[in-house]
Formats: sequence, structure tokens, C-alpha cells
Amino acid sequence: MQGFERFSSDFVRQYGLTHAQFDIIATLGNTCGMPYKELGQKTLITKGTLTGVIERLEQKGLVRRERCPHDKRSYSVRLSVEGEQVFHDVFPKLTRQGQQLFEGYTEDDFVRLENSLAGLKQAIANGHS
Amino acid sequence: MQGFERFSSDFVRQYGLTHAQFDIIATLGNTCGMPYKELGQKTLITKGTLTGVIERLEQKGLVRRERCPHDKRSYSVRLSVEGEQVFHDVFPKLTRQGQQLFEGYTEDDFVRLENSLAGLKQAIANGHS
DNA sequence: TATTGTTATACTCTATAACTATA
DNA sequence: TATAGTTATAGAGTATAACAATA
Repeated sequence: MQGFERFSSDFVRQYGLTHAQFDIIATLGNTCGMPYKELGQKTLITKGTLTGVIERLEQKGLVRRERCPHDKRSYSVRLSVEGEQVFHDVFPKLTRQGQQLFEGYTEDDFVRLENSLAGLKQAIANGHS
Repeated sequence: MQGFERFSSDFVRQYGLTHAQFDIIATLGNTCGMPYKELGQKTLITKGTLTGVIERLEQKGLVRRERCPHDKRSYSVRLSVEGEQVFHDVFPKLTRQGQQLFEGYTEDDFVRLENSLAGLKQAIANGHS
């Protein structure tokens, strides 16, 4: 875990993004936007912190905010065109970078790993709730 | 990964420790101390940051510093008696907490998971260097 | 001259609580 | 009254670079 954490966060930082910012972009990718509340629930970032993180992403032009027509207290946050570019640019690279890790893996290795991790993930999610 | 990260960091925070501080204690556990430089290499914390982290751990009385007799520029950082208590108190609990995640696992499940993860770990370490 | 650790700077994240504006 | 987001506050980690003491 620590190994991959370092591996990926070095990579992300090269794009001038922090872990939290990357988390937001990842969460917003392939969606049509969502309010702060939902974003906070998905990323586990509290609302006070979220204001700052979104602000910095907005300054970088990666994210846009629109007042929600139905509830004027709320915003809809979504990726800008540039934000989507980053999303579609960084993720495949990160994935590809990740792929190099698995050079020696056979199809069978993948299946075994995937099954193991799926079980582990579920166990963590259950123990966690 | 994210699931376990949250799981364990919630737990660690209950002891009033941050991730970085926990990392130091974990690294210092079962050793007779080491200088800042080595500590920084093992935890990937840069020296400037390390000064602050160690300082806070020293204020909490979990860590002690002694000038190295051989090289007067250098300190030897080691766990205090209380620091060792924390180490021996928190780690088994974290492990036990972790064990609950694996309630439904059979011996075979463990073997499979262990093999998969060992391979993954090595792949990450290699891709990482 | 090179290295160990310190200090200074500037930024980001973090939690928490008081606040505003809507609902 | 309750909720969505803001602001204020205080603390912690991060990188970087200039610095002092020692090697």
C-alpha cells in the first residue's frame, strides 16, 4: 500500500495536483457534476476543507461551479473542459504507468489477484462501516 | 487501499497521533534508535519536515534524542519508555482490529491472498525504484 | 568542501465551530 | 428549525532553500 501510495502520489504531484485535488477530479470524472455535500461524502473531505480545495481547483480552471436552480443554497461542481482533459490525460497515464508494474503477470496471475483483492475490498468495506 | 487507509488512520488518530508521527513510531519500534537521516530515508519525510515531526513527538514524551558521540552533527532518535508502550499497545490493537476484517476467511483464502499480495508488492517495489 | 540537522517561507490539508443564506 | 456552503482559527504536514555546526 505504502509503495503504491508513493508511486502514485509522486506521479500526481508532477501534474501540480495534491492528493485531495486529485481525489476531487477523480470523483467528478465521468459525471455531470454534483453538489459539495455529495462530493464531501464520497471523498470524506469535510465541508470547511472542501471550500478551500474547490477554490484552488477553480483558480486552476479545472472545475466550475454553478448555482443549483432548484436549491439556491447549493452549488453544482463539475469539471471544466480543461478539467476533463486532465482527467482523461492523467488517468490513462497513471494506469499505463501502473501497467508496467505488471509486466511479468500472466492472465492467471491477474485473475487470482483480482479475486483476492475483491474479497479483501469487501472485507474492508464491511469492517469499516 | 483507500478503505484501509481510512480505517487505520481513524484508528491512529484516536491515539492523538498523525500519520507521520505514527510512521516514525512504527519505524523506531524494535530498534535501538537511528539518526534523522536514516529516519527520513525510511519514512520518505524530508529533513526539514522531520525536525517538526520529531519535535512534536518529543513534546509528547514519546521519543528521545541524544547527540551521537561519534558524529556531533547527528542525533540518535529513539522511543522513550512511553513511546515503546504506545508501540506495543497500538500495534497489536491495530492488528487485532484488522483481524476482524478477515472473519470469514479460510486458510486457503489467506494463502491465496498472501501469495497475490507478495507478488504485487514486489512488482510495485520494482516499478518504483 | 560536504554533510547533519535547523530555520524560514509559503502553501495545502485537517477538524471544528460560528456564521449566512436559503429552505 | 434545519441544511448548504462560508469563514475563522489553530495545528500539522509538505517542499524548498538558506544557514550553522561539524566532519
